[in-house]
This record gives sequence, C-alpha cells and structure tokens, in this order.
Amino acid sequence: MSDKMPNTADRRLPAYLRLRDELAARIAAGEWDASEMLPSENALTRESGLSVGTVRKAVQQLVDEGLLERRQGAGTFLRKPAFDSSLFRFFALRDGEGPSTIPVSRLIARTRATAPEAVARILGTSDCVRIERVRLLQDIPWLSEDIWLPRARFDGIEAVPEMEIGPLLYPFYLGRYGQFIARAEDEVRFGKATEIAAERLNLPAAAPVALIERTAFALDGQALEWRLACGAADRFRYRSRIS
Amino acid sequence: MSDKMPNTADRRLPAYLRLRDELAARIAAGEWDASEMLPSENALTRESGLSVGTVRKAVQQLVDEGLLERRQGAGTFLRKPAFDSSLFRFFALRDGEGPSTIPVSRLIARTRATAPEAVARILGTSDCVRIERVRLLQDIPWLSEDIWLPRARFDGIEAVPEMEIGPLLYPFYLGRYGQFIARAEDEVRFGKATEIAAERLNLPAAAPVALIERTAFALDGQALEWRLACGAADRFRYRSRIS
DNA sequence: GAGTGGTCTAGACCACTTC
DNA sequence: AAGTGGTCTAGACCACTCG
Repeated sequence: MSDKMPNTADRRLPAYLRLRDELAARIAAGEWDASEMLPSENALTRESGLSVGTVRKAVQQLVDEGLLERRQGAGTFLRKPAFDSSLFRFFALRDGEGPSTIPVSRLIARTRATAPEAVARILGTSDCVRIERVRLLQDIPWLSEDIWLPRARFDGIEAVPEMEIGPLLYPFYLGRYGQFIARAEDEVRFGKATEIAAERLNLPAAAPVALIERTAFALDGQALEWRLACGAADRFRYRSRIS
Repeated sequence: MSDKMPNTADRRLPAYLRLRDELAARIAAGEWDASEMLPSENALTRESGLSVGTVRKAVQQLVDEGLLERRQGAGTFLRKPAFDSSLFRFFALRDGEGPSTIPVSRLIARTRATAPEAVARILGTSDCVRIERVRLLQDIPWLSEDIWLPRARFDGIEAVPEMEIGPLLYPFYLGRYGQFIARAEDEVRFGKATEIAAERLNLPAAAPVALIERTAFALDGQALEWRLACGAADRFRYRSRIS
C-alpha cells in the first residue's frame, strides 16, 4: 500500500474504504460536475497505488450509496440525487402516472425564525430560516411543506430572488451554498391537517393527512435540513419491497 | 471456465450469476438447513472450477438479496427471512420498544374460498384458502389480517391443527409445504376499518386505519400469498432511509 | 491450530461507448 | 481505434471463530 492514501479518519480502515472516503470528500468539494467523467479506474489505480480490484470496490461502494453512476464504455459520473421530488413517491399519481409530470413549487413564505426545540436539537441550532411552500402536480396542490434550515449554513437564503430557486431545493443548496445532501430519513405517520395546511391544500378543516417528517444529512452526517410535509391521506400510497 | 456450471437459464450470463442461480436453486430445494454451514468458498471454488473472486461475487449476490448471511471465521449460512413479523415495523411500539416483545397470533377462521378477482389475478387462481387472524402484542390486538393462499400449493392447510401452526406463517409454509417465501411487496395506504376489522381491533366503527397489502413471492417469482392487514392509523409510523 | 470469510494484488480479456 | 467499465484468474495474507 502506498502512502498516498489520505489519513482522514484512518482507523486502520480497509484501503477501499479510505479511498471511498477520499473520493466522497472530493465529490463533496465539488471537484467534478454532473457532465464530466471521474478519473477512470486505470487513473485511480495509478494515483492511489492500489490494484484495480480494490479501486473498483471503492467506486462500487459509492455507486451503492447512490453518489455515482457507472456507464460501461463511457466512464463514471456523478449521479445527482433526485430525491427532492421523491416525497411524491408516497403518493399515488393520477392514472396516467405521467411519464414524469413535473412538480411545481409555490413559495409562500421565507423568514428568519427560532426553531422549535425538537427541530433545534436535530439541526444543532435554533437560529434558522423557515421556508413554507406548496408543491403542485398539474395545478393541484399535493403537499404542504414547512422547511427549516440552519442560518449559519444558508445565510441570506430568505432574500434570494425566487427566480433563482428552482422547483428542487437540493440542487439549489449545492449550487448556491455548496451544501450537498447525501441522504435523508423520512418518517411517515397519519394525523389531522392544521388549519393552515388544510387551507393550502384545499382540504376540509382537520382533514386526515399523511405527515412526512424528513431530516436531510450532509456526507459527514451533519443534519442540514428538517421538514414536515403534509398531504391528503386518501391519496397516500407507499410501496416497499422486503427481502 | 469448466463445464460444471449448470445450464439452467444459461443465456451466456456471467459465471457468477450462473453460480448464484445454481446456489439459489439448491437453497430452494432445501439442501441446507438453518444451522448448517454452506460449502466454504474454497469448496465452491473447487466444485465450480471458478476462482475465489468469482465465487465470492456469486455468494455476495445472495447475501445482498437477503438469502444468505456470512459470518467471518464461521461460515456462510441461510438467513431465514424474519419478515413475517415485520408488518409490525410499520407500527410504533410502546415506549420500552420491548427488546423483542413476541407477537402472538390468534387464528379466527380458515376456510376454502373463492378469491376476489383482484386476488385471483395475483395468485393465478381463484381456488384458495382464506385465513383470518389477529395479531397481538402484549395482549393488545394490533393487526387484523386476511390472508389468501392458492389451494393447489397449500392443500389441507385449513384443517391443520392450530397447534402445528406457530405465530409465524412463513416458517410453517416452508416446513409443511416446502414453500419458501423469498421476498414480499408491501403497499400501505390509509382508509376506514371495516365493521369486522374494527370489532377485532377494539376500534370504533369506521375508525381510521392503515391498510397494508402484501404479496409474497417464491424464489422463482411466483406469488404464493396475498394478505391485507389493517391496524389503527394513530399507531402507524414508518421510517425510511433514502440515498 | 485448522478452517472460515475479508481484503488485496497484478495482471488478463471482453463488451461497450465515443470519436 | 482508443478508452471505458465488466468479468475473471490464481494466487496471497489477515482477522476471526471454534473446538
């Protein structure tokens, strides 16, 4: 083993995991963009002093984690996580299941705010920015969202012109603040719509809703965002595969 | 490559996939039981004429699919799918989250029956056996289940003494009928309790419930069981990790 | 101590994409 | 044709489990 391996978090981890960590760090640092190929396996072999098999294992790890995408004959590329819109996976779409109907976002409010204690504990601070928005599919409001971000990492986001923010927040976080969302955890339960949510979703007061609580994390495990999304219970539908 | 590889489904698949298929077939045939080690990597290398790396890849495939479990220093073993009781993962347990409180099953009825069309389509026949049961945790009814099985594969199951059927059906399917459940698909939605379900769960009429529809499959992809489970919505809670 | 899985090497050839 | 990832070999040594 060469000494070119980085020492970050070097607890005598296997070489392929250290290489994985190094690559993950470089990805997070924005070294490559979505269109360009990462170094080939050959190149990584030379750079790292490891053998092909080991390099492949490191890359495969990142593929399994959803960060990279391999295309035979072409190269290895970033795979931008598409799960911003994936809250919709909890909901049954209309019959056509449109071959990718585009979700539209309507921003309702962005304010500096003090996070409730439970949220502050997750984000590590109560000094936050709060974003409220509604997400629509074919002009019908499906989801009402209440999003909390630590102000230290997203300073000034409440003042960014709405035009600059696309329908998907995670790419925006990355492009504007260099914050990369690597994974997220969702928790679903059933409840009743708040007055505000009911109004935003055109539902009767206290209508039954599915509540999806999400915490999104950076590569290093730091929580970057917390949100509570809410949608009509009778449209809720979730599939899962077990084995 | 030796010619010892089986020809089943040999569409010029990579060697590791053919070995995977062969092992999966031998597992399904009941060649090993839960306590005994499968052939070591060394042994498989000799038997198959492949190299260690390739053998490892085949075994890893089955591990990823949840069929096998590797224990360093000890060997590779069957991993009996524990997901019969896993419907409970959808529900929040009481505070202690008991370090594995045992689910109890109460059989209510077993009858020959003609499956509704939707179920018949999934199972491939309308000639079925129907099992109704309630599942309890610490004497509290949590889930009401309505289970349909194709009679051809589970003949006489309606007459098996209740003693012989444990709290978990899948091990019973395997032991008594040689039917191995390899995976399952769950779909969750939100609805109102039927009269019968409400009564069985001690809920008010038409109480809000979570409905979990499950189809369970054999290794070859054949649907072996369909069930509809139902539990109080306010106890429903589901976590998922995305990346 | 014997046997198991876990990691790793230093190559080879093949299938595929791109130019 | 050149370069990419996909498969595969024939070993090696290490970490761990078990009797």
